[in-house]
Amino acid sequence: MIDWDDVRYFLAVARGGSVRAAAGRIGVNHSTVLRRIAQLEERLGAQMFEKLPSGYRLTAAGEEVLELANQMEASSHQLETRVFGRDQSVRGLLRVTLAPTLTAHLLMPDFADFARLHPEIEMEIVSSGELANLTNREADVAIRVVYDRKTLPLNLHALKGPDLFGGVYMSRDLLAAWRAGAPDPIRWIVISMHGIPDWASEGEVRTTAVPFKTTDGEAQIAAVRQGLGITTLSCFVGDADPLLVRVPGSDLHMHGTLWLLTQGEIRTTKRVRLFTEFISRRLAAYAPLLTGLSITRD
Amino acid sequence: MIDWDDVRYFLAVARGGSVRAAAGRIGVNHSTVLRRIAQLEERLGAQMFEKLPSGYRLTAAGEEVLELANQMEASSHQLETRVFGRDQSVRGLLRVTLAPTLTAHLLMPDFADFARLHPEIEMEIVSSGELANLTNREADVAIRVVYDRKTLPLNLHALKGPDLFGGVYMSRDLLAAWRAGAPDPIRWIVISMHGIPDWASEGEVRTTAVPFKTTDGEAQIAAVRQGLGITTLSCFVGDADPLLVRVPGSDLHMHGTLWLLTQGEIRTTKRVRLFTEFISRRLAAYAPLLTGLSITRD
DNA sequence: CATCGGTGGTGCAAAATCGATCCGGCTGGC
DNA sequence: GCCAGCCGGATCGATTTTGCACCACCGATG
Repeated sequence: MIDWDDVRYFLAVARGGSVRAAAGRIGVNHSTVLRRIAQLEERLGAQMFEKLPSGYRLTAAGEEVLELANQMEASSHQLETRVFGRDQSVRGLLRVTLAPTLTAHLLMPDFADFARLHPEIEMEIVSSGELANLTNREADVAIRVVYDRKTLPLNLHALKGPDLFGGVYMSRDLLAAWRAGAPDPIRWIVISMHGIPDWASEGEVRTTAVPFKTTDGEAQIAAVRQGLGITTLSCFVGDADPLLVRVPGSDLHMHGTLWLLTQGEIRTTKRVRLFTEFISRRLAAYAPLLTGLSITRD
Repeated sequence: MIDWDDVRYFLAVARGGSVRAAAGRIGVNHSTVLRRIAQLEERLGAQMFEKLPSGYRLTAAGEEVLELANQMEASSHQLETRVFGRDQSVRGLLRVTLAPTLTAHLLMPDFADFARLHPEIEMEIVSSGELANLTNREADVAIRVVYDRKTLPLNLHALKGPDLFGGVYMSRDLLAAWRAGAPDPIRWIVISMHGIPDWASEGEVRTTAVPFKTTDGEAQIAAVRQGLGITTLSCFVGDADPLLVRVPGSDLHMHGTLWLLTQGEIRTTKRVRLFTEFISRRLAAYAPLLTGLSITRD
């Protein structure tokens, strides 16, 4: 009889492409993965991978096994989801995933309020760059900005929130200096992988052709606060920052709509219901800030 | 993350009804099962079993989990089946399941011939009382006696063999003694759990009302050879035994039809094809013996 | 009422597994 | 052309898991 847990290692290697990558995902030493794969292949009596110097690649047999291994994983996830969905106690873990910017510049105070309100709920904010997969139980609730509602995952329950607008911002000091006849050039501050959005205009100010690139949203904000130039920001970031003002003559642009996503069986959990009700009220209160109506255009 | 192999232990306990029964099935110490179930419950954060003095019984949560655990098992079995089905080498394991009587009194010489013909095939004859489940990969080939072809499992591939007839037998010596005016009473020899089949008649001989019961087919044959009385036997047993004769005036009765069963993906294996072709030829040659036509009625 | 076969549970020693580390080989970028 | 960063593989000591023996308990049975 094969060890079912070995199939989990098999999946990790098949996806990671190498033993070491798989070990990183699972969180074990790579030699463990090596041994478990060898054990699985021995018990099945067939090679699942070609052992190349560049990594492990699936053989034809491995490709066929992959399909069933995915089925096992799906059943395992459903199993966990079903057990978790029965959990009606208030104490326990609640994992929320959302974009880092939303966490840092808008919702962290609300998360703190919620945590104070329910001290027995253990909270985990999964706020990395990638989208966490609710079906895989990487998180219980997701707060997402969705541009086209047709792109919402069909298997998830979605609760609509306010629309999200963005604008073009610069530092208050830089605007004053520019009005006084700026000595320094004004540059576009962009995130490398994104570039300048097509909707953004410079408004009344003039920028040099030489952009200033950052890899990270926080670095971008820090740069614009330093008066390096102008950049596009969500209104809830730019309008809430006393050091920043909208670039005169620039327009707002709708980024998308906020959605609260939960998964079927997990949604029935008391913790999840408490959180979604709490945070959707807070989001509704933030609607003017999010849509850019909190301040009057100057 | 849960250990997927723990789900296998969960299934064994759910089916066995107790930790010790599950340990017996899996082939480990019962304390191991105890610890793995405790680990699973801890990681899931829910009780799967009520710990009664009489054993482990599923909780409501456990019932819900059982369904998904079965799915995982089904995927695991399909996975093994698919890998095994790719195996086109002649060397390796071949497991055959069939009724003990068929093994001992008819086919063992043929199995021996096959093993001599293919010395690199490791053979295993699974000839316990219960039907082995091909879908669970407990065996690769099954030889079954089927009374109604509608009862054949639909998911298996079935190859029809000869019909199987039975009759009423007694020892040659007893018949002679009875014809000479028997001093001893002639008894019905029956297997306890079966009783006297409704189709069987005593023929010309007279039996006492007191039956002789055995638990086991081999004991039944030994008893009739000892001249204890008359009994129903398959023709291939009774006709092939020089010590036995059919009871004068008794009739034959069709027991059913022999079928060679294999499972879809496993059927494509070279070993399985070699075996089914070999054994179906032998079965065809045995047709007169199996249908009771090998000897003329006296 | 004692016994016997079944249950779950618990220390402790042995065995199997795992993690850290080192090694050789490959590859791509400077 | 060299070096850094991957890769798989092997080794060895530490850690975890397992098996074994035992216990208490419960129910049926003689």
